[in-house]
Amino acid sequence: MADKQHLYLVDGSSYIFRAYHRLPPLTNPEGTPVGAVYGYTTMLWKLADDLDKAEGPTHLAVILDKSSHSFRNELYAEYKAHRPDPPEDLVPQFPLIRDATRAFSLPCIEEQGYEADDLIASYAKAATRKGWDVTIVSSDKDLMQLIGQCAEDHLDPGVAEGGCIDMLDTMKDARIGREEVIEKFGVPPEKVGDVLALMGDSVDNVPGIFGIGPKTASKLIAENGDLAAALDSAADMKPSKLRERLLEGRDMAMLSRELVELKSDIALPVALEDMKLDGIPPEPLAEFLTTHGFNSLLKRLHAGSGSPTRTTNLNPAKQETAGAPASREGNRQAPPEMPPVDRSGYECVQTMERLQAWIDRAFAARLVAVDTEASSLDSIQADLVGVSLALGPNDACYIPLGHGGSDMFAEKPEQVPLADAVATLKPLLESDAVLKAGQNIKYDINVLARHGIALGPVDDTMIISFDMDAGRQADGIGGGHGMDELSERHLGHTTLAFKDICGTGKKQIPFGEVPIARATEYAAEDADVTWRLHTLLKPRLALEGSTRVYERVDRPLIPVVAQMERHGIRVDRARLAKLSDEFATETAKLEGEIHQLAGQEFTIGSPKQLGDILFDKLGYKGGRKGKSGQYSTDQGILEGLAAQGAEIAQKVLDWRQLAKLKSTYTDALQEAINPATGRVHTSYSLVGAQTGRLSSTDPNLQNIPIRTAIGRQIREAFVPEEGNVLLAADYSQIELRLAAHMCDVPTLKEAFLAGEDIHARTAQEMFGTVDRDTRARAKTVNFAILYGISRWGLAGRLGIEPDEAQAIIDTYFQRFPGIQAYIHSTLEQVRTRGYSETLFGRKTWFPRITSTHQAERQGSERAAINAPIQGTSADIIKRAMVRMMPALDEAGLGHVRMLLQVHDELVFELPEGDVDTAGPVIERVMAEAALPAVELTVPLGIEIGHGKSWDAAH
DNA sequence: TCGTTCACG
DNA sequence: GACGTACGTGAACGAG
Repeated sequence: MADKQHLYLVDGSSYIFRAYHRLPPLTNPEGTPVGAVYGYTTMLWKLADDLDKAEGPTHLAVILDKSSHSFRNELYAEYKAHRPDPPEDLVPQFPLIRDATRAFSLPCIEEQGYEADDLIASYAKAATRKGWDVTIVSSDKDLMQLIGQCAEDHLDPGVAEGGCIDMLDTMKDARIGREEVIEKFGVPPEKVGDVLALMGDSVDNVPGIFGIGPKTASKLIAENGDLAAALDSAADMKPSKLRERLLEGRDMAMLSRELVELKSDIALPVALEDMKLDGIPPEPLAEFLTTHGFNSLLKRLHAGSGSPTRTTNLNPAKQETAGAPASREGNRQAPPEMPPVDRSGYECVQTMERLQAWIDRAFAARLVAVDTEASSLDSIQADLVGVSLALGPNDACYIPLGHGGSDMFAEKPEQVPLADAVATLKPLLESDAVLKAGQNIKYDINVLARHGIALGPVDDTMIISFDMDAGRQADGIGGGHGMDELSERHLGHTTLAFKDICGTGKKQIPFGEVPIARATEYAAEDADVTWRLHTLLKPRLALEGSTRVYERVDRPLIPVVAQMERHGIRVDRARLAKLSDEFATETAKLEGEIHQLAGQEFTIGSPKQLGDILFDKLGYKGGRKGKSGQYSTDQGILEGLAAQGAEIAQKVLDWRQLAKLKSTYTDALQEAINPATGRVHTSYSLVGAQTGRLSSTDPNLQNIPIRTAIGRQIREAFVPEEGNVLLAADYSQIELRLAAHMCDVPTLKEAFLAGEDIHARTAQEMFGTVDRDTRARAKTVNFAILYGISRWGLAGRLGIEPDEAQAIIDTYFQRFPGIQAYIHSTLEQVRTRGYSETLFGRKTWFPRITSTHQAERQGSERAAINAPIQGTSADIIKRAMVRMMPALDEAGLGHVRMLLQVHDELVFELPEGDVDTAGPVIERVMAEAALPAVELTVPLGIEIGHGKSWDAAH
């Protein structure tokens, strides 16, 4: 069981008023008053710093009032009507409260039409129903109604004991519980609303009953039980002033009761789980503190001690290097005081006693590097062969578990029995108190999942490297984040290569057949190197400004993606086989016809042979030789020939389409079906695309055909289990929407806000008229913008002259002001800093932007223009993925399975009957995925569909 | 191993 | 005057 969760809800609005009156009128370097902001900042600091304390928060959020108008004004126009305007030098501090909250990377929640109190009530109730404790940081007496224990009959399913709500007044440093409420009001918390209804509240202009103050009110409620009874009791009273007032004021009291009632069933704009407090990225905080001249806090932040930031639980002292700017070219650096890798000291663990000793040490260390060896690169069907652990440089072991066995005559090495080892390792590998560091740890998560181990919490050196250094090596072979490369680059150490241990090709042996002494050298080294890389790279995250994207986006995504891979998706083998047959028949027929037309047999699949036939032998015009000296025969060329009436060109196009579909999809997908699960399990790479997108391999399920009717048949073979459906949810035009927001283009934003067809609107703006042709041209131009435009590229796409294309580009920039400025500033930033950034702080490096080679440089420029947009889109869907299962769980839909991600689409499998409940949850999570970190000025549109196949779900 | 082609967003 | 022209991917295939 996880430790008890404790949610802190900070009533930000009420705090700021009190802070204002208590603190001196400080101003920041720009002269803006910031006294109240300073007070607020120190309070958040203190709260976040209590993370490790017994009563401290595990989750924290700030709740603010959105505006002064709420549903209570509908009930009573006078509500809060007589409030004086806030002091002049407090007004500019309100928005800074949000900045301060964001600087702490904490969620900041406000909702139109509701007051902070209602949101607090809703969150507090929801949390206690889950068994979480709640502390409301406020001193507002209205909130005292909420204090107490969650009643048993209100608990969420599966929760044994309800949570408890109390309040914390940080200014008086006082906890307010049930006793304190009784002391103050003379009644328990649940009766506070009744007392308030009688006495009224002059600050909020809640009327109450004239002439009844707190004393009388609490006495009446205490004696009669509740408000209704207290009002009724007037009838039996002796004639008195009080009796008259009660009888006359009855309606006002009832209205007041409604006004003070807190609304506790508001749909929660941010999921409770997203309030998790686990390490506050220091750099946004440092930036905020610097901006406002909060130097004493800044000093504390840099000193490391007493700061609320915790990137990891190791190496807290490495802060001296914080001032050194990161090297632009890369990060070759002398390894710190770590001894060179020495494989001779690794231990091969062969007994329970030794295994237990390592586990005990790992618990004490609280950080262990883990690596699993298995029988296959496919983690879904790989059998566990061994586990290695590292606790420090050269302090590593290998635990062989599945060695020997294929050769019946060879002696099997002594090993801890697999089941025993698994049972013994499980508590360590699952312990919240021990961080597991791995290189591509998603693989290990999946291998271990087959043995009932839910590995976590985890850190991944590959992803840490990616988040800091994506694109940084211009010669990025293999992405540049593989362990061998990282070891070479950061440790100056060459690791043993897998092929040196197991060989390659036909002579390759399974890892389980490697003698255990040799296996220990290889496997323990991997754990050792991983430990070293983690120690070196993790603290660098903060210095590079990448903690936030790692901690908030990519790291939490690891187990989510691992789970998706394990789910897999069912494909209908018979259907694919039938398609394969049809495609085979058709290609054979086309092949004969093509050979006939060519007058000879040749390999149609060879562009070289095809080019020679078309342009030399048959003499068609339009031949274009590339740098390889070979004719190009790509789609565009062949379509050109077909338009000239070349029958053979059309037939080659048809042949190519069918051959492609057969070899890449219908044949390959059947091969990819896992015999154990009957499903296809792709592997996602979190470091595959420089922009932060995922990529999919073995098989690639992100390029299944959809654009043509014939290709779409393949999607019909992706099916749910009996009784289930597939549900597909897409972000509609997300990149254009993001471009509209990021470039701040008024026309485009309006169009999206109004729900218009964006390409039609573009056509209207550009060409003054909308028809099929202008809309299609506008669509092309819109994409051209996203991809970094050139007159020649656009001319090629639109089939016009470069001059005309340039005219269109000029018009576009003129009609949509903001785009050009975005391009300019993005390139400027990339040229000076070396990297581009998404709205969520993901960096992509472009070392070639300064290349003297023009084509190379221009290529980088186009990529740099696109990266923030494509990358922000990737960040958004990743955030949605992280929040998806908790949100579905919350709605009692934990059995819904998220199967696939295709850049702007998520595919789910669920029982047919749950579509109506799951759809809105999925839609909401996706639509709100940018919040609270980024507030977009355009809505994120979601299109959702379901059906008995992936095709039918669109 | 490289270049070409083409499937996707 | 030559580059070679849209951003990001992965897989299959032919050719050397």
